[in-house]
Amino acid sequence: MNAPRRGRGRPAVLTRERIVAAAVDVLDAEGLDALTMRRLGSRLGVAAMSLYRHLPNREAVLAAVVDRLFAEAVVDLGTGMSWPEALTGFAVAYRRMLLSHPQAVPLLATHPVDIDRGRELLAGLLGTFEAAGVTPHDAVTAVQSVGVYVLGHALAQVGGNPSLDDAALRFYDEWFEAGLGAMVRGFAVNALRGTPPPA
Amino acid sequence: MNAPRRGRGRPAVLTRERIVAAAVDVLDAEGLDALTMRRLGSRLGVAAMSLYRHLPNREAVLAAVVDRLFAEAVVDLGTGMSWPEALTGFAVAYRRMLLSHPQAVPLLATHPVDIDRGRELLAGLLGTFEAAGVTPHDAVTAVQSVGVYVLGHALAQVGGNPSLDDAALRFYDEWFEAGLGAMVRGFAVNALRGTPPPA
DNA sequence: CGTTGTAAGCTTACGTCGTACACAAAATAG
DNA sequence: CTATTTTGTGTACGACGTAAGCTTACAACG
Repeated sequence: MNAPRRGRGRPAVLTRERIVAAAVDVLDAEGLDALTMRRLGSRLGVAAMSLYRHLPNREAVLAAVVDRLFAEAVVDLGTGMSWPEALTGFAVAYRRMLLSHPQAVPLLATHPVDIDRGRELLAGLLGTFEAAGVTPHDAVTAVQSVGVYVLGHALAQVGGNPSLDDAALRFYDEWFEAGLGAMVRGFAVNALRGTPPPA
Repeated sequence: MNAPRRGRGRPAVLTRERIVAAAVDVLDAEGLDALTMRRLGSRLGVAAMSLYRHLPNREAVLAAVVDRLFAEAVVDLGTGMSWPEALTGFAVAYRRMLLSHPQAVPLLATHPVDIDRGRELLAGLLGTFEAAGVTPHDAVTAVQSVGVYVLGHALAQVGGNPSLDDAALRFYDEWFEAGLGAMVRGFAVNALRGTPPPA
């Protein structure tokens, strides 16, 4: 399963995977500002400069973290559902990931997932629309709109106070479902109408 | 109109207002990373440390910029409209501000507007809902949902490529209106139904 | 006028950041 | 054993935010 042994040189103690995993740990535990090259190195028992053998710079570390977290969000989205169900399921799974990595939310907001990678990860969801006869263009519009809503909502929830009491949590959950429901309903209405181009 | 002369000491060349205005200029021209205390000072013909006489730290500068930009977005929202019209108008005005300060979008995303200040600036819009018999709770839900969608959408548009061709701009505009329309329509459906609590 | 008090701006300095560059260490191939 | 190759390290530089103390430029008072 692991094969970092490629032949000649000094054996690698670091791997891209190990670095990214450690980066997620540091991010969750200490926040985005604490995710420095030195801190990440020390977490791995290694000097900061060693990381540059595996990733070109800090931006690349952040991009890799974004990719890993988004992939974590969209595994097992389930199949055999109508597109409104699948779309809602995606929103819920995405939100669950964001709330379980609250310190990552500002990062996800500022470093969008690579667009092709995003389409790849969401192929199943988009297929649900296609099976229902929705055009790819409209499907992408709906999925992106919902994604953008979920991220924006998590930003608002997490950006304010880091920790919230139960009442506040209920409030945000209610609000989330209200906005999500409104949007999905709105798209469904449009689809039933035969999707006239937006005026 | 201006009264920086308060009596005793050395006359002030700096004002909080002047600093914030310069900060917006630097942000628009060179981006968030370039908005450093030294750069801001040099823009004003002043040493970096001089800024600390007027604002406690860099975070306060950023917060002041956020406040100023959001206030810029919501002046003149118009009156005498139904709440769906007013809500759509708010979304359009907010989006216009974001797209005319693209470098500020990540800042707005990470530094939410102060909640009380936000309610104050949006009092007129919320009144439109009240006049139509919508509960304050539902009004806040709808306004925040739309705000979150607009910001998230601008993040997606601006975060990808900094400059876009006409086709891409049309694509984003279409997408924006589709998602916004869906959401407003969804809330309207709910309101007509008498606003049952979200399941 | 000179002196004094006070607010505003300046200089210097410290610790931290990302990272360029040259080097040391640890393995395999011959 | 030696040469080769890959990985990790040490040092150093410039830029950042900002703490502390100093200087400057005014108004008020004598």
